Amino acid sequence: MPFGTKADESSPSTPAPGSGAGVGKEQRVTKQRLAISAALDELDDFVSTQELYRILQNQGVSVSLATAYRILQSLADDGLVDVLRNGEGEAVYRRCAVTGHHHHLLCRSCGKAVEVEAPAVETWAARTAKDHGYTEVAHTVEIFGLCPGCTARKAAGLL
Amino acid sequence: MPFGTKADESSPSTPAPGSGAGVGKEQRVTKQRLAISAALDELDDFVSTQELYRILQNQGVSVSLATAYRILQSLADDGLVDVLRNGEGEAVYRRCAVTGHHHHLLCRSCGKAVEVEAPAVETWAARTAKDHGYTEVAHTVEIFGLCPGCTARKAAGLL
DNA sequence: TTCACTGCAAATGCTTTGCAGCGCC
DNA sequence: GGCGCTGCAAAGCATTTGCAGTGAA
Repeated sequence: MPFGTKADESSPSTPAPGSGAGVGKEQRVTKQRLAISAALDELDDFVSTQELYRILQNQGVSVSLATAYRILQSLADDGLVDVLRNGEGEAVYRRCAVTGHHHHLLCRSCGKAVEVEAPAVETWAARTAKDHGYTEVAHTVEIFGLCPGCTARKAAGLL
Repeated sequence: MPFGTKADESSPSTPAPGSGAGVGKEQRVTKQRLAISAALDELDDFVSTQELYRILQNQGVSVSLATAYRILQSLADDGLVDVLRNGEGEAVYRRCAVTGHHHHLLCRSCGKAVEVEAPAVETWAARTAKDHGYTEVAHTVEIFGLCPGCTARKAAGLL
């Protein structure tokens, strides 16, 4: 099974926390989980697990690296944060303001991200897949570039 | 170049053997390089370095894993093969029939790939980036799904 | 009290690199 | 014959996992 296994980004059914009617996997509210969640709230950009770990350390919050991996993965599984792979294949996380299906415009220099919607792309993807007989389609669309700030910085020779 | 170039700060300290003028990096035609190139020619789908390494071994071709990594990277740098990251963040390679900029439609079950062009997406990406003041834009667009064959197989309960 | 969560450290698995010998030009 | 290319093995890294102690419910 080559790839794509979890290339899907659709998460139509939120586990509905609270009323443990379904899955039943309850999460305990711990200091570490809150710390990571809070850190993500303050961050506007995507961060890798390693980066988040360092950030927490600088804040004086003590969280084990392994735990950071576990919590981030857990949050991602629950759809509480967005995950995507940067150019190096590292998993990066971010709490997104926009809910539902959307894509990103990332600065390759500073990591700044902007959420964008792409209705035209959605239809194109669906149509293309259909034309080729593909079903159960999912897709990834990410745009990389230099944000206004970094563009200016580069023009000024500071980059 | 389908991907966001090298997002990292490259390696400015490259010793640049010889004169820094022009490309200068000549490639020697070796048995291993030919073997890998040939293997890629026969493959219709994306393969990771590890997979290609195993394929070569099964064919009785002896190529070191480290060499496979080096050659694949070299081919990718020269634009002779396409590189992209699968859902797991692994780098996967493929010799593409279509030259120039294009995207892929991949089967998440068997790995079968189809090249597709997306003029509408190109313009959308360029326009979106411009609207947000981003420059030097690159983008990734990949579609994952079940190819006709796998769809049928699944419908027949064989998957 | 109970059991999920943590931390620590060892383990994994992919990828890169140092170095000496080999083979293409 | 020179120098890039290979192979081998060790090194490097990010990420995962086993296990026992800790703390939330």
